[in-house]
Amino acid sequence: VTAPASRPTPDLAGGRRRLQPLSRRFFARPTEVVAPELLGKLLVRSAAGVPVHSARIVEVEAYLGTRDLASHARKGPTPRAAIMFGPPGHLYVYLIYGMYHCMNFVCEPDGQAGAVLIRAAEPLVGTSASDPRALAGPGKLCRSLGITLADKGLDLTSATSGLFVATDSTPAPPIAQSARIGVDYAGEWSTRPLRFYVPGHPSVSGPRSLR
DNA sequence: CAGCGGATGTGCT
DNA sequence: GCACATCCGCTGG
Repeated sequence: VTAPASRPTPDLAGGRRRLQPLSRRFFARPTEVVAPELLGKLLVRSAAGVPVHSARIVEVEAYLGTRDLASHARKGPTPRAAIMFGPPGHLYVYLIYGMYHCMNFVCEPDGQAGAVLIRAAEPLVGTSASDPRALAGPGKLCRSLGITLADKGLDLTSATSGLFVATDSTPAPPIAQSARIGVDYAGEWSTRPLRFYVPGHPSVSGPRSLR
């Protein structure tokens, strides 16, 4: 529940190095390339400049832009989705079913739409770090980390803007693919293998058959 | 375990 | 009106 304060300058991975955010260039690439590379990365949530949660990403989905019938960008830069058309490395948040939030990392060069939905993470430090299922699902993830529409647009490449992504020394995890979850309405786009996850990991969401 | 239905607000047709 | 990149609690095997 509370962050450890026993060591002078602990990072949230349990190591000694200070975590550094991924660069904007990392996000400025094709969304389907960025998505699988996010698996195993650390998600660091801070409030008032102080890190309070960290988690390891174990499940993501790529949403490719205007041609992708499952993407919010398919209607063009509407007020809701305009962020997806802007510079990479920012956070796209939307409200789903009136009560949950989902968070995405904007990818592709400025002017081109694309984003990666973060679906699940393994809790490391912070609230509910003892429950491996606490962050298993995009709505639960945002609820546990306190991500809301107020965080829409924040800069993921800044260590002080509330949320960032970092690499640690953990080896790259195995990767599996499947169709994206909950996009049956999207025609042939509903079957494209744009969901990436760490197979067998206890924090992955969805039905058993897709873990 | 699977399969439903309710909660609840925004963005479209 | 209705669909929606969801979750939880309830039901029945």
